[in-house]
Amino acid sequence: MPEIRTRFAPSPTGYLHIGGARTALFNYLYARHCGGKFVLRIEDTDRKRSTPEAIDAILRSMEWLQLEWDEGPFYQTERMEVYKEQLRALLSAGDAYPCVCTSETLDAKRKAALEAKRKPMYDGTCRPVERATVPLPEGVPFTVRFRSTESGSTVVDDKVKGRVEFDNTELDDLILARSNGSPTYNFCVVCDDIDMGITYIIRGDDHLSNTPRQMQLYQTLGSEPPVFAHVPLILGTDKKRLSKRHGATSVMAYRDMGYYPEALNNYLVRLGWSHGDQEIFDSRELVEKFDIDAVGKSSAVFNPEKLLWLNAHYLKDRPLSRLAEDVLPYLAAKGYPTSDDHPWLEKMVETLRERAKSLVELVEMAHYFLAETVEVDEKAGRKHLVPEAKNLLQELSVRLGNLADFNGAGIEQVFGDIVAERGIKLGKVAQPVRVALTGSTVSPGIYEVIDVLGRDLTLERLAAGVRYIDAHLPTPS
RNA sequence: GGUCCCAUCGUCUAGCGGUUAGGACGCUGGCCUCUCACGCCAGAAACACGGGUUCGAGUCCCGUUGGGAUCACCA
Repeated sequence: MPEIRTRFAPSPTGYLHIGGARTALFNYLYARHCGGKFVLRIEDTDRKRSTPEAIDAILRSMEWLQLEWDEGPFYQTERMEVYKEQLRALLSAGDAYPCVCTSETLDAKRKAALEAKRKPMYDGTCRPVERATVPLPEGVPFTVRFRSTESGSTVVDDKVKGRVEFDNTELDDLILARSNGSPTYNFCVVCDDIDMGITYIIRGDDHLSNTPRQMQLYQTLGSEPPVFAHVPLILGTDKKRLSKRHGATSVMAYRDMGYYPEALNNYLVRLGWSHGDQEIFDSRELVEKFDIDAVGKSSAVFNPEKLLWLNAHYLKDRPLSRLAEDVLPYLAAKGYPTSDDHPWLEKMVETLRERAKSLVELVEMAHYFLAETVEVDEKAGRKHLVPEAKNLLQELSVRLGNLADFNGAGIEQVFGDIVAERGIKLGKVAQPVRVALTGSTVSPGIYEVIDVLGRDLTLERLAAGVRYIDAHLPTPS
């Protein structure tokens, strides 16, 4: 059994999007699963649309997702000689021929065909009747076309779609080289996949219709075609192919929104693939369990909610010290001074992790731990920072001030005493304190909040709470 | 329009001729509780339609409908 070699071959015309990431993931996982190799190739033959920024973004996205490639990145623009060489061979064998039709006349014909509700196809104007070597035209621009088989059919034995048969009359003569001499996609991929020994091509099913032509190219280039696996596209809620108007689609955007690569991978792999009822897969398990056989045939709608849920799972699962590290860049992005008090950071992050579904959300929640002062939410203040609470806050302030060991247990003890002495419910004191300390009625457990805040800040904010009460006395009616 | 692909809860899916059609996200209710969240329990929610084949069809075949992809000197 020959080694399995897969590849991911994006064209650098933009950032790496969710769909591309899943294709890359599948290729990566399948190669690893089989103990094979995963190669990365950048398809940059379209110089007008390819940018170095896009290449950089794609590479960084792949790294962030931990989709490690074994070979490459190879750049098609650096392999022009290879294509030229093959092209010459094809031309001299009569398997390709020059075409002097201009893009204007081609466009016109295509438009006319579409209007007449016919399938637009190249009409073979320049195609020699017999397979023969044609001298290259001089003084006029020309493209080079592949002389495809005109009869019979081409069968794609697809690993996910099954047997798909194409009538060869449906296939027109595709352009291998543009009039400026540069080779086109369908030609380059085949040359490259042959050269790089790719045995297994996993790609979006929008490529399925290209496949028969590519198979013919393999044949005339004297190579055995690889195995094809065309995976269904990812759709937006409107069942249309996922695009920017459906929201964030770039991998980097998810990183910036505070998602974990593990979460994104886990989500993406389950879009079209399943392993019984299992939802959560760590990276080792993915390699072990992923298989093309279990990839479904129908397209899947992208569901951000489920991705968020997975992210929350990985957030909760993260070792605390790692989580504290993870949060640092997001803290910086928010403009908070990056504290080097790691134990404190861990403590803070621990109180928030169960409540946040992303790192960004966590950092947003942390505002009352990080900001100098706290702004009391009006509604919360009106409800809880009332005259009856004033004495409670003051009493608590005194006792916390006198507390010998300022820690969770000690704090809890103080609250317990007050509640017992006054015969009131914990909520009666916890809520006003919560509002005074965080500005809102929603926060982690009040003992934890106090512990994280520390004695000084706590007392300061309790005093501010008292002032708030004084300043907002109900107007006597 | 031609060609090709697809069709189980709103969404992701399990199912591979005999199941009370299972799980997950989301949603609803409850429990827990200092608020929120987590967690736990419960609930509503699906085989697109019509023909066959078969003792028996979500599962196999055909058709209809609906969705999608593709038909570039883009990849």
